[in-house]
Order: sequence, then C-alpha cells, then structure tokens
Amino acid sequence: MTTSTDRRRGYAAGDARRERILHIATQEFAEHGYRGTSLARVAERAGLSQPGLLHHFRTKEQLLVAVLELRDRRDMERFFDGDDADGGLDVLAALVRVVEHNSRTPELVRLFVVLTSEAVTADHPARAWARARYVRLRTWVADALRRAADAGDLRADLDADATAARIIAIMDGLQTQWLLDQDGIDMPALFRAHVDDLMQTLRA
Amino acid sequence: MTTSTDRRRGYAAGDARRERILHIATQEFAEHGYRGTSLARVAERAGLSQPGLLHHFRTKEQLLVAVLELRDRRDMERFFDGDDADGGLDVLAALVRVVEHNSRTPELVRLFVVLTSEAVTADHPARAWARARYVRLRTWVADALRRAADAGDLRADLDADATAARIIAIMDGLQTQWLLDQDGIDMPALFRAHVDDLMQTLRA
DNA sequence: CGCGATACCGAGCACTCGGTAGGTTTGTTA
DNA sequence: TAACAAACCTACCGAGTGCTCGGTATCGCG
Repeated sequence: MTTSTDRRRGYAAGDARRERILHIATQEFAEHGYRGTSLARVAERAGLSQPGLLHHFRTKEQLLVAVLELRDRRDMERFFDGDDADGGLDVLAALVRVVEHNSRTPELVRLFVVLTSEAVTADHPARAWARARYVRLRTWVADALRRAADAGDLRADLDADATAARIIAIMDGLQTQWLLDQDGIDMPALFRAHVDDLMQTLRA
Repeated sequence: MTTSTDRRRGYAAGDARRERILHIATQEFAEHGYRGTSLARVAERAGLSQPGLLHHFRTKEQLLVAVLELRDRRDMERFFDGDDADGGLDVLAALVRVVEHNSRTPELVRLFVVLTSEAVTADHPARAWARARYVRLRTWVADALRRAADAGDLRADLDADATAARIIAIMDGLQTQWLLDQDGIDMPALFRAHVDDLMQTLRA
C-alpha cells in the first residue's frame, strides 16, 4: 500500500523491495506509458512473481500513483534545495536550471511527457494528477512573478497568470520535440533564450 | 490497403466504408491513444466484424498510418487554402488562426497530442511520423521567418530555427494544458499574446 | 453470362492482461 | 516461544488482444 505518510517499523527487506519496484516501474511507465506497461514485466525485472508484486501494490493504478507521488516528492526536494524562500525573479533562473537538469535525465522527462499526455485520454487514472500538477505549477510561477512585480523587478502591469502558463507551455513543448530528436534540439539553450526575451519584454 | 495514391474505380461501397472506418478510428485513437484502442471496438462502431475491418486495413499499424496520412492531408489543404504562396510574416497570422480553429475541435487536438507523446515511447509505430512532422513544421515556419527577415519585416539577425522551434513548442504546450482544463485556459488568447510579444521583440 | 476482384463473416488461434485464492516461509514483536 | 503479520509462492481465472483461416455473397467489367 504505502501511502506517503506511513511510519512502519521493521521489515526492511519489504521496504527495499518496494523501493526497487518503484524504481523499475518508473522506468517502465516512462518507456511504455501506463497502458503499455505490464505488471508481469515490472515484477520480473524486480525479481519476484507478478502476484508478489501485487502484494506490495494492490492494483496497477496504485503502483502508478505511488510512482507519481514519489517523483513529485523528489522533484520538490530537489527544487527547494539550492535556493529556497520566495525568490521572485530567482524563479526564472531556477526554471532554467531545472531544464538544464532535465536535459541530463531524459528518462524522467519522458515519464512526465508520456503520462501527462496519456492522461488527456478518457478515463485515465492520472488525469486528476496531471490537472492538479498544472494548476500547482502555474500558481507557483505566477505567484513568483507577482512578487517580482511587487518588488519592482518586473513591470507592474504584467499578466502573471498568462506569462506563467506560457513559460510552462514552452518547457513542455520543447521537451516533446527534444525527446523525439535529442541531437537536433538544444532544449536548454532554447528555453534560456525564451526567458531572456521575456525578461527584456517584462523588465520594469 | 489504400496508400495515399491509388485510383480505384467502382466499388463505391468499399470506399465509403473505408472512409467511415477512418473517421471512427480517428476518434478512437484520439480518445484512447494507439495502445488503448481496440480493433474490435472500431469495427463494432463501423458496423462490421473485426476481420471485416482487417480486410480494409491489414494491421492495426496500417490503420494508424492511414489515419495520420489522412489528417496530414486534410490539415495541409485547410492551411494552404485561405492564403497560400510564400507569406513571410503572414505565417504568424495563419498560425494564430490555426490555434483558434483548433480551440473549436478539441478531438483533433487530442489526436495529435496523444499520438505525438505516445510516440516518444519505445518501439512506437508513430515515432517516425512524429519526428518527421516536427522537422517539417519547424522548417516551414523557419523558412517563412527568414523570408520575412529578407523582406525587411523582421530583424535581420533573428535566429529563425530557434524561433520556429519555440513557436511550435508553445502551441503544443498550450494544447496539453488546455485539453486538461478547457475552461481554465484560453488557448487562443495565450498564443496570440505570445505572437504579439514576439513581433515586438523581432520587428525590424 | 462468366469471371475475377472485392467485401465481408464465423470460428478460432496463441497470447497477454490485471487480478484472485489459498497456501508456505520468513521476520518481528510481546 | 507463541502469535501474528509480512512476504512471498503456485495455480488459476475471465476477459481481451491482434490476427489468421476458410469460407460465401456480391459487385463490376469484358
């Protein structure tokens, strides 16, 4: 089961196994999507039987949720590590660093691109997650932009919500193009150029 | 089989049936992706048996290819209809119109978003198509931008390839956000704002 | 009319899917 | 050490997958 908040003591072997399962499931979901991933294959790679896997995660959907929760948690930790607090304009620099980091971990980028887009199909278990994630991201970037405007770093009349949506859109769009042609697309450079142009337009 | 260039005479019933199958398959692929779509369901909705469907399209993959070819053809016709020829700066206005049209046909947008992203997974039959489509789109927008620069409408030092990649990225990124929250995201307005900013930055 | 191509259908193939039932072994704790 | 939960296993299920085989009925042309 393993929701994000359970404190179990003992049974270290089980915990280790769950961790390994999540690691492998992350790879499989990234490479084949949710529908294209089979529990049997995940189980085989994790070194147990398929019912053995279902002992730890009762359904395929619960496995997916656990993978997404773990990744969200990891990403949050990573992001609010180097520079935390409010930030304001720093958020743009932080996003550039995120894109640079992403360009070194294509498998995790693939996970988000594949699952997010798969989630726009009917009755997909990750739909609510994808939607909530976008709301969270947009709100978060928009708030930072507003703080930057209040601090006088950006024009007071900027449309923070629209700008946030556009920044996130370009991150996502570049990821797709980059995954299909990693040699032909310089994702970090393209994103940095966009942020530079944005600064030029929005500077107070 | 029905490749894009075959001129068969007679057998109107078969042609009509194929057209209907393609129409339904387009909907199914858009709603469930390639992996989530079943031939049996497409056949049922088209009013024939599953082997009957496979008589017209020998494999699931061939059905997908036929759907993609038809859509590419339709889109090209639509786009090069109102204003054709070179265009230069007109291309940006044309792209704005495309986005506005897209906002009225969410199912077709979904088709591209779902299949393109599914295509970044391993061994996906639409991978080559998605990659080639991006190369084509980028080249096409970049060429138009270069013509606009040559004509003196845009700065001579603009990076046409990078700008083209970014424009397409934002179109795609906005589509994903919009599909997940059609009421919360004003896709045409956001794209138009981006193009306006771009013009301001790149005007000669 | 004759003849080949087209347009199907029913049955079934070999396989995979997520999930269940019921059991044994291993580990932890009182 | 007794009690119990966790960590598996084998065996299996029903449903669904894309696809094939072998047929038949119909269509269109010479």
